[in-house]
Amino acid sequence: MADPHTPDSHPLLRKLGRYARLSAAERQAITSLLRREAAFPEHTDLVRQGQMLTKAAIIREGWAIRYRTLRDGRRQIMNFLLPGDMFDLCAFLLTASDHSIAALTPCKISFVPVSSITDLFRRWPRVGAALWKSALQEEAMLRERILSLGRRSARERAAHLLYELWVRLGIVGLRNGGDFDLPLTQADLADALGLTPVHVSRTLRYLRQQGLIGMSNRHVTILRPREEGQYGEFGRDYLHLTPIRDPVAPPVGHA
Amino acid sequence: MADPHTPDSHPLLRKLGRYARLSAAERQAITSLLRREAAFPEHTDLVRQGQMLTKAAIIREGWAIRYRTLRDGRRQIMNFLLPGDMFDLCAFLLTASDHSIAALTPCKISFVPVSSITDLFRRWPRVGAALWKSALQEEAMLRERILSLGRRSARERAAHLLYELWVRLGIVGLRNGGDFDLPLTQADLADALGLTPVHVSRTLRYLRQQGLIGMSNRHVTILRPREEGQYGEFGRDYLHLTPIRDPVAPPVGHA
DNA sequence: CGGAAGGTTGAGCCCCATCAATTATTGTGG
DNA sequence: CCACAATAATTGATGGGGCTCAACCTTCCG
Repeated sequence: MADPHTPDSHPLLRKLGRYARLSAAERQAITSLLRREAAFPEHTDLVRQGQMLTKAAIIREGWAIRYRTLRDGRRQIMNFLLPGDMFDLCAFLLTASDHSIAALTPCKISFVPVSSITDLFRRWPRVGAALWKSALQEEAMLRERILSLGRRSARERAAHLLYELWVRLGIVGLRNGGDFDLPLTQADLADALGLTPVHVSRTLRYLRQQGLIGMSNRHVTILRPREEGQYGEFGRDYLHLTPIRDPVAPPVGHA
Repeated sequence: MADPHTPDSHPLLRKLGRYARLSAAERQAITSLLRREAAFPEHTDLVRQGQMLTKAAIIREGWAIRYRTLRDGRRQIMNFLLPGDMFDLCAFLLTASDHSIAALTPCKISFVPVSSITDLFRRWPRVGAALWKSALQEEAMLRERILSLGRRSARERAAHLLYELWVRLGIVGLRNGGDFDLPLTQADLADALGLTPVHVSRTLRYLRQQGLIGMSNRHVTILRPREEGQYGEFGRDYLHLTPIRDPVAPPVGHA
């Protein structure tokens, strides 16, 4: 279980702290969302396409994916969900999910009733702004993936994705210099990159030979962290890592 | 200029009307956003990547695109913006745009200051919910495009896109039975589908030969509108066309 | 009517898919 | 700790979907 009394223990606090310097009260408000935590084994479906959404969720530990499949089994991973990421934030609209979410590794996840979210937005507008900013970031990541799949080569795509994961893991303190753990099979990577597992293997070999990455045993090293551009023209703008500039607050309503 | 006094004249009203039966007062509140309208010639950049966002925008007439380019000129269109669509709704976060927006055809667009948006959310929560739902829809369209680019063949992708545009145009009353106008060159389509213009030509020929679409002179006919699945396994769930179920309202805050 | 832009068609090639076999790696029970 | 099976990763050979280059045709518009 999470320990909500240890400040900064939760990756969500790290992430939101990047967007706004949070007061103790604001941090406490966020922490109060993190009470009910549940553990899921790997390869569990957390949300199925078509299911009605009733709660938002926050990941403390483990990797999950958003994905969709076609009838013949082709699968596409839209996004990786890392510790500190939320999903189903828009459960307040009472819609059905248009995609599925699955735990790739064992996960620890807090579920938050919709009312707690809307309360948070109303009472803590600066926190709300930070949450909207992270939603904005996620949408931008979807657009970046569209650019990758449509216009980048397999090698560019792979390099770009690994670099992006390295940056995102850094935000929540889950990397070590250029190194991070990547708990994915090459089949998973293939489904994210729009490739076959065989070609992923060859592509990673190429990146290793180029001296861009080191990779073995589900452990990755970004060998030239200063040379963003070498990784498929990576540019970090789309991750929106800069602080919120202003006391303007975001939309949160209630019934 | 728009005539804000003619109810239902604006495609935004049609679109939001699908999500919630709007009262006269609510319709009036929406209409009040539509005052300041400007016209732009085709191929105008409306927003450039990196630019600070200061206003939200609503399209009444014309087609626009969200796109990004790589340094060597490769371009990817992330999304088409049709009459009734909004963009830069999250200008309230005072962020820089991570992509560009351009008018493909001559466009008529209303610009809305951030404060009007946050006011609207506070005073008209049902309208706010409808706006969030349409934002949700746009995010779902991005995910669907990721699935297309990653896992659908060129033929499936093209069929799926044309069918999607047909559905979306229907929502705002811009189609006529199975027919609609498509003011795009095949180079534009190529940049949306992640293909080359040459291959788009061949792909469309194939779809014509299969009897799925008719196409000439920038005019498209969906020949088997009842057979959604034939169009790249199109499934309309992701467009979230169902009404909002509940008086629960969405997030909108203010300073 | 002439030029420009867009669309079509053909030939050849390349990136990535497919199929298949081999080699790690991981996990499990004796 | 080893034997063994299952899963994952790698490599090779071959094929195909989509790209490239180039020519030709069609449409549009001044």
